[in-house]
Amino acid sequence: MLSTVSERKHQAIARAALTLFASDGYERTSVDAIAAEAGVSKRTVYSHYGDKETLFLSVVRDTYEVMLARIGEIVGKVAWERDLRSALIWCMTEVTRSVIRSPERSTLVRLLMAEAPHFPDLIELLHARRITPLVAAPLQNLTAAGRLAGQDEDGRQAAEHLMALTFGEVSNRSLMGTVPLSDDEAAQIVQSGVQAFLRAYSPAIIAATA
Amino acid sequence: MLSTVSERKHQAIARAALTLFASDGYERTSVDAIAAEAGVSKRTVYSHYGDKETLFLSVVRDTYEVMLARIGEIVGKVAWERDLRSALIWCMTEVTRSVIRSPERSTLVRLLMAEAPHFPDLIELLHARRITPLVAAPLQNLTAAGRLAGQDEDGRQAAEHLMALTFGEVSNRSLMGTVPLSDDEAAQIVQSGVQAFLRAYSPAIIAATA
DNA sequence: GTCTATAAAAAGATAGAC
DNA sequence: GTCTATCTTTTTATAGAC
Repeated sequence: MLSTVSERKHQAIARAALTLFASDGYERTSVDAIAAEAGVSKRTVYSHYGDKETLFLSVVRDTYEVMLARIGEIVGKVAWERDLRSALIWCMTEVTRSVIRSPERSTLVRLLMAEAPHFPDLIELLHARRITPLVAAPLQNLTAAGRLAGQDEDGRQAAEHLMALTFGEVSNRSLMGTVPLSDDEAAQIVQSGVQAFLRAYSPAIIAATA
Repeated sequence: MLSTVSERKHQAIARAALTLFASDGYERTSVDAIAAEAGVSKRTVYSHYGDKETLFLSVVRDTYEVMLARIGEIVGKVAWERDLRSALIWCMTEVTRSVIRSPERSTLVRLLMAEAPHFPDLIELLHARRITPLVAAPLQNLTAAGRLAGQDEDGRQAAEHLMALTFGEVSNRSLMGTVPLSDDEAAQIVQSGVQAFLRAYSPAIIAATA
């Protein structure tokens, strides 16, 4: 893989760009700096990606796809048939950790929010809301099995609320990845979020309050 | 108020800066543009605020204070003694609307997140987390009165979860204010968020699951 | 305090040789 | 494809007159 020199440089530029965009933002990152970080000349950057904007969109899109794949992978590995609380805590802990642990993915979220207004393509990317369905699918199954009480058929709302109470809270507390958050703190937030989610979406409770 | 010419210009510069920073971000906004928008010369901008960074921090801080005051005002007006569900929905609807309706305040949230890594002062501002206590105070009273079942003494966690389920969800759906959200959509999100919150924090439910 | 004019630096993009 | 050198524009900040 990546046999030719050109392919290696293409990759090196992408990696350098992601690192710099993530830590400094779009405007503060110069193509000069990217070229230096990648160990190539500036002209080579332009040869490969045309212009700065195209390069930016390319690396952001790729990183986003990797993040989606990672979340899908995690959700697929959860032992849903076992204890529900443990399953949810494990799942959301892994999801938040996979984002927090990777500086690029962590700041990607912030970068997406920050630059979306200036890049229509990014708005589209986020507007698709492809994360929610990944979490909604297993919740829908749990609802069908009577182990959860979703308010809608596709489990979207339950997924949104679960994400808000866990991932959203972790994002808030770390200021979208700006302030480092220890694994313990993140775990504590996820745990209490799942606890609240289970109280809100337990079938027994829904029945009692109906 | 604002009698002297200098004071009016000072204010005009601040307003122009907020508008431009909010729509274009820090780096994309030039001092030239701010001066033009304010109807003064560039030199006047520097006379009043020293440099671009100081101007930026000044307007962000001021807007943040206004937002905090507005939220405090709303929370203070809620008729907590009446129906809890209606009170929470009214309160959170007003809070989210007061942010959504004002383009400056709406994008301020995004701007804070985007620029915080580059301005230590902003990290401090956000790290203080002064919004949560405003919401936590009445929730604490409700818990003391037995009408709500908070998990901690100061009502902080309940407040965080309530905010996550309402304000956080609205922010997500509008991509931090990037995509316009109708009042109806926002109202629907707040309503289902409050509903979930009440299921999670109802005293009867806590007792049943304890 | 306020203006016009300008300095000084940085950044995006390209020319042309190899 | 890749490099060095350069063009052009923009931006922050300041000098100096009034």
